[in-house]
Amino acid sequence: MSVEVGVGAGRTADTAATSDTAAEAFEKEACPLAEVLDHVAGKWSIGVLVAVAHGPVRFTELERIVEGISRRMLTLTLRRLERDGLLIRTVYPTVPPKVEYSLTDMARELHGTLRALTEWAERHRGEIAAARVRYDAAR
Amino acid sequence: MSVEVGVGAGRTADTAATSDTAAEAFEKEACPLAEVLDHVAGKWSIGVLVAVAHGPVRFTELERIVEGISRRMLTLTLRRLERDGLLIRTVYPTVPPKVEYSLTDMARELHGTLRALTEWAERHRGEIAAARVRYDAAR
DNA sequence: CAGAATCCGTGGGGATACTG
DNA sequence: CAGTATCCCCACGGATTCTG
Repeated sequence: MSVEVGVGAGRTADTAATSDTAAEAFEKEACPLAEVLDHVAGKWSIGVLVAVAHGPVRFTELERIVEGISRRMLTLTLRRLERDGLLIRTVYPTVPPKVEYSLTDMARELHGTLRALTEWAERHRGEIAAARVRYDAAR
Repeated sequence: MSVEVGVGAGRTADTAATSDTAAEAFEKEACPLAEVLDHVAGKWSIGVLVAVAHGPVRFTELERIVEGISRRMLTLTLRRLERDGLLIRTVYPTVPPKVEYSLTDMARELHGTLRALTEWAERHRGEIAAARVRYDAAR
């Protein structure tokens, strides 16, 4: 996804003119947000995160739970989340191999925070759908 | 972005076996979350949303505030947010034309919810960076 | 079982020129 | 000023095959 909100190469004083509050808010709020999304966005991250949230899950389980995901994308998503310190990968040196994924504390916290978004979505699901119909009807 | 978390075409009873709690949580939580992200994700949406949050902003202002955005993407992002009922577009029939964007109540609520994410990001920024360094160093 | 490697298409997004 | 319209590219992601 990327979400490079662009911290801006420091506007020179003479170009800064209108709506400074909006610009300041943008720089203060948008960037950290972009960071979160850069870790969490990407078509599958959320799905994997939520699926892993309830205790250790194995690779193949995830492949089944997160429906529609390809083997490749599951691997990539897991690697990325692990790299960002959101997932713990535990390998059991058995044969056949067994690998379990679980959330770090940091990720569990994030998972809680995301719940607020879920609730927002559920509260406004209808309103959004209605807005779309209205918008589409108007052309 | 898409985030099609895949509600799944209803697993047949015989295929459902392992880790049902994770699977159930996935279906209950991931999907609404995917919906939010489908409206809010997409490299520029958050930036625009935050920039618009502080009162009516004009098109050109946004083009300057949201640094790096192209004229094309700004338009597309605005249209999408408007369609989802998150933005209000007000046209003043003057010459030259003047168009102002502002958040709907629903979007303002969302903006508040996103603040929790911002805080999470700021709290764990260092931790994430450290995790990355550690991960990259380990190969 | 849990991946790594390879090939390939699709569309998201950048740059630019034009217009009411 | 506030957009459309057009061209083009490449990175994301799907399908498939191979392996420790």
